[in-house]
Order: sequence, then structure tokens, then C-alpha cells
Amino acid sequence: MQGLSAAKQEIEKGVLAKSMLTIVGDCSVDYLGRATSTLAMGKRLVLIKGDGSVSIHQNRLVRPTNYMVGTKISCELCNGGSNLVLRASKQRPKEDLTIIFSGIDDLKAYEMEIVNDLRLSGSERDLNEMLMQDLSMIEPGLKPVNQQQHFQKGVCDIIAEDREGNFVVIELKRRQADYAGVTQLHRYMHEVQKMKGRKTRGILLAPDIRKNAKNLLEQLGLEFAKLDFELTPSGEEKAKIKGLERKQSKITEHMHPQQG
Amino acid sequence: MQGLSAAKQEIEKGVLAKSMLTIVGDCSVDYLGRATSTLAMGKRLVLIKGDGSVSIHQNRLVRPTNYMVGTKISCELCNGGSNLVLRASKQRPKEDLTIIFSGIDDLKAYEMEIVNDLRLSGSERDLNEMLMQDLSMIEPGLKPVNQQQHFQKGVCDIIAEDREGNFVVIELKRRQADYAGVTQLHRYMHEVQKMKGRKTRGILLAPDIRKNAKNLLEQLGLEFAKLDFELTPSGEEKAKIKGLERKQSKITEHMHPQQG
DNA sequence: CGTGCCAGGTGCCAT
DNA sequence: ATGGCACTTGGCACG
Repeated sequence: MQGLSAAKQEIEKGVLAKSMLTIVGDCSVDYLGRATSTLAMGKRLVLIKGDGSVSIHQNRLVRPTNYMVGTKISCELCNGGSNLVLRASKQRPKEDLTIIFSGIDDLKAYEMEIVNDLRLSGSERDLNEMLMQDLSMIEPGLKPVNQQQHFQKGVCDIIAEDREGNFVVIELKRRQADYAGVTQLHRYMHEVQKMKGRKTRGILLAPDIRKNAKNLLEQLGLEFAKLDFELTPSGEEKAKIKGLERKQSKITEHMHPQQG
Repeated sequence: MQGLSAAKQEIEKGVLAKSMLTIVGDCSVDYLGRATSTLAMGKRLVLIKGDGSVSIHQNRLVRPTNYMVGTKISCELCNGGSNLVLRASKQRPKEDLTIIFSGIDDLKAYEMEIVNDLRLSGSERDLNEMLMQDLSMIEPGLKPVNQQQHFQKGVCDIIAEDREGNFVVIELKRRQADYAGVTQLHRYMHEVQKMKGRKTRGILLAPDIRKNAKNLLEQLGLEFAKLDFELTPSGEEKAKIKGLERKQSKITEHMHPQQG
């Protein structure tokens, strides 16, 4: 247990130095912003980071119960020094987080660089780049036209051209595809078809697809192809695409029936 | 700075007691699971919670750079005691997180209940319940039929009946509506229309809607209504609906044109 | 257990 | 700033 007055000074100093601050103590929390929330008095961990992020953690889940990013932080003693009030606020959207400490068990400031070191592989971006190296694994004769092309209505993962000169729009998902993926692909396929004025196919490329999403996909005249990839354990190389299997014979005639 | 051997014992004891553990020290991190990632040696905060959640925080952002939920945690000394290796693993999906400490600055175990106290208001669920009290604010004569009805293809927020005996499917969004909201509503409207075999309208109810999403909505013959609500500051009452404005004259004839 | 979807989503990137 | 979207999305509720 430590004095709230000393804590106030420590916090102010740490915030100024952009240190990482961990505060464990009894506190109540009020949030008013995009929603409102209250947390009754209880013991929690408050984490303040050098970029102004604040998060309040209970002893469960990875997500904080309350949080705010890019805040201005202030700190004051109340009730004759029996409470320490920590305020984090932000404009646009207007948000306010108020943490009232009745007691602090522990407070630490750690000097820590504000960096982002994480090297992650196996993301959709990785898979996209790998596929662009060799689209023939999706279908013989498929040639790349563009990737990550921005349309009015969204970003199209891959555009290609098949042996018959049709445009092929490919939407890639790193995990089981759902409704959203299907409707995305549908939008892009129509966009490309309209722009290019040529017959355009749409292929959803994913390790799997939800059953209902598959139904919708087929109703919309789109195709699904199963993508198998494996992650390289050490991360020094990007993910490897193991195989690719067509789950559906190519649909040569598209009817574009009603979504439903 | 503290001995790694003592740290190992502290961690094992804390994990067993389901305490909240904070460990600050120099570590490298490897993750292998749904993706792979590596984090070179550097100072970070490792947070272990009573429910088996593990997260590694850098001095920026609210989200941890690495994390895992519901893990089994083990701990061992390596390289003749110069490294402490913390392993968190999980089956289904198989995931492994390996944290190698070269030094620990600080390690604390806090006894903390595993509870969820948060009382949040202004969620979609709140708004939904409020609307059900009085659907006439959306449109005079609108009567409730059902809410949160589960279909094969999803959950329909509100089903109502208008003065003319049409079914009205309402999809509610607490923030600016996007493509996903429009396609959701479209799915439900068709589902209801098919089930009930009666003319069915679809209304997207949100504070705002993205311009492109609005275009799609209109092409699909759906309606949009602007929802204004305000949050009650103290949280003792749920959010209050301030007003509701029709941005579009009622479409009496639905053409259901092609999406895109 | 899978399916669907909300979330104060967060965070990233491109226009 | 806004838009569009991926995310090791997380977390929940319901079948």
C-alpha cells in the first residue's frame, strides 16, 4: 500500500516520460463516450502506455474491461486526499474515462521504448503475395492483372485473367469464409464486370467456407476454391501454400440470381 | 532485477492460485498457432490472468502484441539458469506461445477475484429493447411481432407489421451502418418474405449510413431511417432514444435489383 | 460444438 | 478526415 499523494506524483512523472505505468489498486471506473459504463469499486490493474493508451484489466480475458487510446491524462487528489482520481479524455469522438482510486497496492513506472517489433507471418497479405507468384495453382493459365486494387466499393484482393480471356476476381480469406466474404466478392465481381465490360468470374479462396455462405455463393454464381496453407514455424519465411482444391466445377454460365 | 529461479517459483505459485501476474523484463516471444510471429528480445510487460489468459504488451496501443486465451502455462529454466522460458499452450486450435526471459525487472502476483462487474449501457441490445417499447416512433402504426428471431441465416433484430399488413424487418445498428448491415438486412428480409409468403419491407435503423452502403440499400429496395439516441451519463438508466427521422420516403414497390 | 454477430471493436492502410 | 477491411479479431448467445 502506498500514499495516494506520492502516487499522484509518480503517475504525472511517468506520463510525462512516456513510461509504461502499471497501477494495481481498488478503484471504480466510469466511462462516457461511444457508450457509457460503470465499474463498482474493486481491485484491478490499470495500464498506461507511452502513447496515451489506458486500459483497465480485471483478472479474466485478454481484453480490458475499459480502455481508451490516444488520451490526455490528468490526475488529482479528492476528498481530502482519500481518493486519487485519474482522468483520461479525448476529443472526436468525445470520450472520458474516470478512474477513482480509494487505495493503491502497487504502482510502477517502466522505461520502455515505444516500438513495434512484431514480425507476423501467415496474414492474408502474405498469402496474397504468395499467390500472385503463381496463380496457376488456382487454375491453369490464370494470369495476374492486379492486386489490392481500390474501387469505389472496396479493395479487390486479386484480379486475374483466365485462359478464355475472362476476368477473374479473387477474394482471399485466411480462415473459414462467411457471408461477409461472399458479399464482398459479389460486389467486386460486379464492379469489375461493369468497369471492364467483359464477362467476369468470382472465386472465393479460403481454407473452408460456412455452409450457408456456400449456398449464397452458389446462388450468386460465384465459385469456391479450397486453399491449404501451412505456417512456417520459425517465421523466417512466409507461410507456404500446400495445395489448392476446387470444390466446385467451374460455372461457365452465371445467372446471378437473387441473394437470399 | 530478480533471480530467474525465484521468478519461476513465484510464477508457478501465482498461476496455481489464479492470481493476476505482471512480469516486466527482457524477453523474446514466439507464437505458433493460427499464424506465426516472432518478437526479438526487448523489454515488455507480460500479463497472466486467473482464467489462463496471457498477453504481452509493448508500450503502445491497447491491444497486446501477442496473446492467448484459456491456456495451460508451464515454466522452466534453461541455458543453465540464464533463461526463464514461459510456455502457454492450448489445443483446438493448437496454439503455442513461448516467452523467453533473459532477465526480469519486476514480477508481482496480485490476488484478484475473477469477476465481471462491468455495467455497460448504450449497446445495440439496449436500443433494441427500447425500440420494442414503442415502434410507432419508427413509423405510425408499426406493431411488434418478434425480436432477435433466429433464422437459418442469422438473427433478425426486429420483426414488425405495418398498417397495411406488410411485414417489416428492422436491422438496428448503434453506429454508422456499412455494407455488412445492408446485406444482413437483405438476407433477413428475403428470409421473412419466403417464410411468411407476404410482402415484406426492410428498414435499416442507424445513426448514419455510409454513402456507398446507402446506394446499395436503395438498389436493393430497402429503407433507411436515422436513429438519434443519447447516452445517460451515470449508467443507471439505459440509453434514451432522442428521435427518429426518415431519410427516404417509403418505397411501396420493391424491385430488388441486382446488388452492385 | 458450430453459426452468427456485436464490439465503446482495434489497428492499418489508402484515397 | 473518411472509407474499407483484416484481425492469431475477442467474446457471447443460441441452435
